[in-house]
Amino acid sequence: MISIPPKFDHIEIENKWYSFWIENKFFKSIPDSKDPYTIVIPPPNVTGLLHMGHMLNNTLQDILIRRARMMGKNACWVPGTDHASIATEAKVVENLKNKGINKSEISREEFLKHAWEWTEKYGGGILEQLKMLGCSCDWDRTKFTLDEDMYESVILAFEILYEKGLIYRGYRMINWDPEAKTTVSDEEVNYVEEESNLYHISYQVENSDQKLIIATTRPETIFGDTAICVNPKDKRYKSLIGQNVIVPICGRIIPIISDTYVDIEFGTGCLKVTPAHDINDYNLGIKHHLDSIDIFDDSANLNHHGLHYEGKNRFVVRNEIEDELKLNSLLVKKESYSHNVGRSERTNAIIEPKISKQWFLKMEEISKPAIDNVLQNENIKFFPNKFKSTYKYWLENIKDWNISRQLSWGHQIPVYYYDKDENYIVAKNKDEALHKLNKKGISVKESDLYQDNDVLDTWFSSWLWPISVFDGIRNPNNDEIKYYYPTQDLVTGPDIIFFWVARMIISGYEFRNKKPFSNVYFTGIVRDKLRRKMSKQLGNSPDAVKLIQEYGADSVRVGLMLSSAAGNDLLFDESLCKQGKNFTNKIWNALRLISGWEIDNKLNQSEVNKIGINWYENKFSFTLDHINENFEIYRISDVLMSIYKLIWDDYCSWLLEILKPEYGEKIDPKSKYQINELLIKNLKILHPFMPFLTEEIFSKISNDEKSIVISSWPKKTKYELKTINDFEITKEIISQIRNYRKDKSISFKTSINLFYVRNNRKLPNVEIIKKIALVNEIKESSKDKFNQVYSFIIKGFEFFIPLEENFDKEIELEKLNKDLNYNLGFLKSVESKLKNEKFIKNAPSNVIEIEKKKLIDTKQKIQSIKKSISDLN
RNA sequence: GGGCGCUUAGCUCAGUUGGUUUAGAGCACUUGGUUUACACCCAAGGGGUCGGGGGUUCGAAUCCCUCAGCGCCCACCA
Repeated sequence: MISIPPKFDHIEIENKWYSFWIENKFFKSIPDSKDPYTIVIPPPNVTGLLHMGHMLNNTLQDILIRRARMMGKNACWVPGTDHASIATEAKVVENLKNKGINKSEISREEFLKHAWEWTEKYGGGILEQLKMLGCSCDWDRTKFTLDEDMYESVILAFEILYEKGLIYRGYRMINWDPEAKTTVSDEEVNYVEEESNLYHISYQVENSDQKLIIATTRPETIFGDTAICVNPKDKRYKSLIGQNVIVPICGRIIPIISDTYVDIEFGTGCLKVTPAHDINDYNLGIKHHLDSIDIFDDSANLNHHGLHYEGKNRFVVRNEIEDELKLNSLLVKKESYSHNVGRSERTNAIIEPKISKQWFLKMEEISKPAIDNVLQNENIKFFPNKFKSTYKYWLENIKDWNISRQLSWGHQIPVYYYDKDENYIVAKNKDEALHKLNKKGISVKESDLYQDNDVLDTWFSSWLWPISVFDGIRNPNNDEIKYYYPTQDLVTGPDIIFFWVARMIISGYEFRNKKPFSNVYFTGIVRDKLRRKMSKQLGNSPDAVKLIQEYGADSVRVGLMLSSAAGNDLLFDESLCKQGKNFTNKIWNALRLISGWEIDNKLNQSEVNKIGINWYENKFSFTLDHINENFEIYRISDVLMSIYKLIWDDYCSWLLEILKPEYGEKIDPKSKYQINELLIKNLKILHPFMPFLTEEIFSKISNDEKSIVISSWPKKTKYELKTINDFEITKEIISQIRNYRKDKSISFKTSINLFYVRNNRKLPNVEIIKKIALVNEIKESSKDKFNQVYSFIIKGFEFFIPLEENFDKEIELEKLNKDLNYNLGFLKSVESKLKNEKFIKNAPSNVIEIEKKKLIDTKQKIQSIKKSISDLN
C-alpha cells in the first residue's frame, strides 16, 4: 500500500513534473513517420505579461496538443514572441524620456540599442509563465519575430512581393498619430463620441456682396481649404456654382464646386473642402482635381501655410482663430455638437488624417484564395462558424494594405534610395543594393545610398508566422516545412481575424499555395462577472501568476474551460477556479480511498462489484464516444463537463460506493485491479485539462507507462445501451428509497425491506440496490398483504415499502394526489394528440408508437396511484 | 448609417435537420446528514408561460413575420 498525503500540494508537484517532462524531452518534435499535428502559438508581445486572455487561449492549445500527442500524432507546438513594434517602441520611448533622453535626438542605432536592452530585460517572461500553466510547447523551437532568420524571411517576402509588382509606393490618406509621430492602421483607431463645436464661418464670394456660410468642426483647417462644395440640387446655391470665394484670414481664392456627396440638410449645406486633412475631402479633391495643401507638421502644429499661427498646435489655433474670426465678424454662429473623434489606440492622441508617401501591398488579387477556401469549399473551417460572415465582408471589401510604419523598432524596409527620395532599389542590404544598381548600369557612391527610414507593420511579419517558423520562406523545400505545413489548428481571438487570421491565410496561399491551417478556433474575450472587459484601468484583471499559485495550474485551467464555448465571451470569476480546485480535491481523495483498500487474495469477486464495474466500463465507453465527437467539433467545455460528471458522479459517487468494502473488510484482487485500471482511463481523458494532477496520480498507480504525457488515449470500445439504461433505473430506485428514509426520518443505517409488484421483466441490479440503499430483501409481493405502504413507480416497476409507524395519512394522500394530477394532465395531452386524426395521418409511425407507449404507461401509473389512494381511504 | 449575432432556471450556458413523457446541465439556493476518501463532502429538493405578439404545422424553444431589449463588427456626415 502506498501512502498518499492527505492534501494535494500543487506547487511542489507542478514544479516536479514540469522539470521531468522537459528533461525527458516529451514536448520535443522532429519530423518522423507519424502524422504531424501542429499548432503555432499566436505570438504574444515579447515584453508582455500573461493575462487571462493568454491563459484561456494557451490552455486550449495545450489541451488540443496534449490530446493529439496521446492519440499518437507527432505533436508540435511552436512557441514564440512578437516584437510588437508600436507598443514596444512606445514603451522604450517613454522609458528614455524618463531618463531625459529624447528619441529624436539620438541615432537610429542608439535607439535600437536601447530597444534591445529593454527587450532583453523584460522579454520572454511570458514564456516562463506559460510553463507555469503547464503548456507543452517545443521550447527548442522558440522564435522571436526579430530573430535573424525571421528577419531575413520578412525582408525576402517583401522582395518577392515587390518583384511580383504587388508592392508599391503611393500617396494615401493615412491616420497620423501626432504624438507617436507614426501612421496607425485603420484598425488601430478608436472612434469615440465627444462633445465639440460646430462653427459657422462666413466666406465672401469673389466680386460680389454675397456671402457663403459654411459649418465646420475644425476652423483651424481653413488654411488648407481649396474649394467650397454644395449639392448641385440645392436651390440656395445653384447660381453660385462655378464662382469663387475668398478664404477668410488667408485671402486665398477658391472655387465653388458641386457634388451630391454634400448633404443639403446638414449645417448650412455648404462644405469647405480640405483635401489634405479629411478623408472625404481628399476623395472630393481627387474627383474634382483640387489642390491639396498640407498645413501641419509631424506634431500637428501649423506650418508656414498657417501664416501667423505657424508653429502653434492645432487645438491652440482652433481657439485663437475663433477669436480672430469673431473680431472680424466672420464667425456667424458657434453651436455645441457631438460627433465621433478618432483617437490612436496606443497614445490616445486625436488622429490627424494626412496625406503621406507610404508603402502598400496590393490585396485584391492575392486575397482571392482566402475567400474561396474558407467560404466556398471550407478547406479552412471556423469555429464557431459565425465569424465567417465578418471575414467575408472584410475580404470582399479589402483595401490595399499600408505596410510601412514611421518607427525604428521592427523590420526596416529594404528599400535604398540613391536619388533623393525618388529613385530607389529594393535589396536585402546596402551591398546588394549597390550590386543591383551596378548591374543596371547605374553608378552610385555608397555614401549617397541610404535606406528607407520606416519599418514594416508588425503584422507583415506575423502574417508569415506559420511558414517562417519552419523557415519556409528562405528554404521553401526544407524537410521541416514540408512535414509540418499546413498546420492543423489555430487558436486565437476574433479581434484579430483581419489583422492576423485572414492575412495568414492570404500569405499561405501566396507563398506556399496551401492553407496555413485547417481549423481556426476563436476564443471569446475574457470579461469580469459584470461583463466588463478586463483592463488595467478598472483593475478587474486578476493576476494570472497569483491565481496559479493560489489554486494550482490545473484548477485555473479547469476554471477557464468550464464555461467557454468557442466564440463566447468568458465571464471569469475566481469561484470558477475554486470549482476546479474542488475537483482536484475530489480526484485526489478518490485515489486516497482506493489506495487504502487492502487486498485479500482469497476473496473472489462479488456479484455487486462485477455488476458495478461492468456498468462503469459501459458508461465510460459511451461517454468516451461523446467526448471524442465533441473534440472533433471543438466543444471543449462540453468535453470537460462530460469528464467532470463521469468522474465525480459515476466513478466517485456510484462506482466507488459500490466497491467500497464494509468497514474492516478487504477487497478481492480482481476488483482492485479493475478499479485501478478504470482510474487510469479516467486520468488519461482528463490529462489534457489537468496535466499535473493526472501525472502525479498516474505515476503512483500505473506500472506500464513512463508518463501519462506519452501514454495513449483510451481506445474506442463497444458498449451496451441496455446496461447503461438499466443502471439509470437502479439509480432512480435508490433515490426513491433515500427519499422514503428522509420523509419518514428513518436512519440511513437501518436496513429495510423492499417489495415490488409482479412484472414480466426481471429487476436489474438487485445486488446494487441492496448494498447502496441498505435493503435487506427485495421481493415480489402483492400490496394487499399490507395495510399501508409507501409506493413509487419507475419504468413500469411498482415498488412499495410497508409502513408500520410514522404514518401520516394526510401527507401521504397529498403526495399521491399531486402525483395523480400530474399524470392526469399528462394523459390528457397524450390523448389529445392521439385523438387528433391529422396527427395519426401525418406523424411518422415511430412517433405515434412512442405516444401510444406513453398512453399505456401513464394509464397504468394512474391506475396504480388511484388504487393506492383508495387503499388509504 | 450598413452588416452579423443574441434573448431558455438566481447566474453562466446546452438544446444538432421541428417529434423519446409537461425543456436539461454546472454553479448558486433550500432542507437533512459527518466516528471508518473528500464539508474543497454526501443525499434529497425547489426553481423556467424558452423576451412580447402574430403566423406556418398534426406538432414550435427549434421555421417565418413583427415589436422590444442587448451585444459585436464595419463605416466615420462637415
